[in-house]
Amino acid sequence: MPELPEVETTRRGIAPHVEGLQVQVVRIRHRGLRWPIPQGLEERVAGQTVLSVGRRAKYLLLQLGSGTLLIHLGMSGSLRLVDPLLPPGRHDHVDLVFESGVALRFSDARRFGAVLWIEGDPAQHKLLAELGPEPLSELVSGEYLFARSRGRRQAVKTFLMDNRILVGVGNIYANEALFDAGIDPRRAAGVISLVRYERLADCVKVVLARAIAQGGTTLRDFVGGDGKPGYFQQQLQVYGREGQPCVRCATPLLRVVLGQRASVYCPRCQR
DNA sequence: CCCGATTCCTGTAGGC
DNA sequence: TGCCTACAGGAATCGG
Repeated sequence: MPELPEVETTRRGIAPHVEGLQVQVVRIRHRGLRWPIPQGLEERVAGQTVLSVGRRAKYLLLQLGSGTLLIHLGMSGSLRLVDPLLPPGRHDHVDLVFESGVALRFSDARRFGAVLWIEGDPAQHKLLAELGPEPLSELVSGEYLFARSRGRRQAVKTFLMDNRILVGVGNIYANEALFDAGIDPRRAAGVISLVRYERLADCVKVVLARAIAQGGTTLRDFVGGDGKPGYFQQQLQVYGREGQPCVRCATPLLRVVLGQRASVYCPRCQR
């Protein structure tokens, strides 16, 4: 599923092919995503030039002349460059057809994604206004996480996945970063020391940067289409490995549910 | 304010 | 082989 590295990989993949180009036609075949695609979006977008392709958290932001097209890939979404004549599949909900004769095609089987039109400053939009800092920015540090976690009794893993604290850490990378940092995902966020948060902040950055460098966990499917883990999967140390031996000490990995999410950890290495 | 539970959807994996 | 069910998961929103 697309996490931040996959979204960033998508951004880098499409930007050179659409920036500076005019959208000729917008074709919408299914408006029922997480929120309905707004009526009239076709008319607002057609004829405009893509000034830039940006990203905030897991949201892609196509900056156009008079507004911003916000795209979220949800869990099963993808954006691919295709020949507009290629017959759309069942889950190919939106095409942006460019003057260059290429189409940007949005597909999303589970329809947890979103395509919205924003006028004015996107940072003020309801979906973006309350978001915490980007994980790879210097704003996210051990000191920051330590300060924000004081007084909180929730598990450190759910704290780490809270978009108001920091963005871009989904379930896969939360599990991996906590393993790398040697922290038990069930521990109360508010009682973890500054030193351990320094380590955790480092591990979050390293694991995300590595995944981005490798084109995300789902690179293969970013091109091919469906959302199974790709290259980075071979390097996952705990995610999806319940019952298998810890790569460090061979103790069988345990699974617990935190915040309705599967959490896998090593009971010996993570305290 | 804090935090866990619920909800959307459908492809896939596992059980029989 | 094929049917059936449980599960996965981002994040807004609800409920306590």
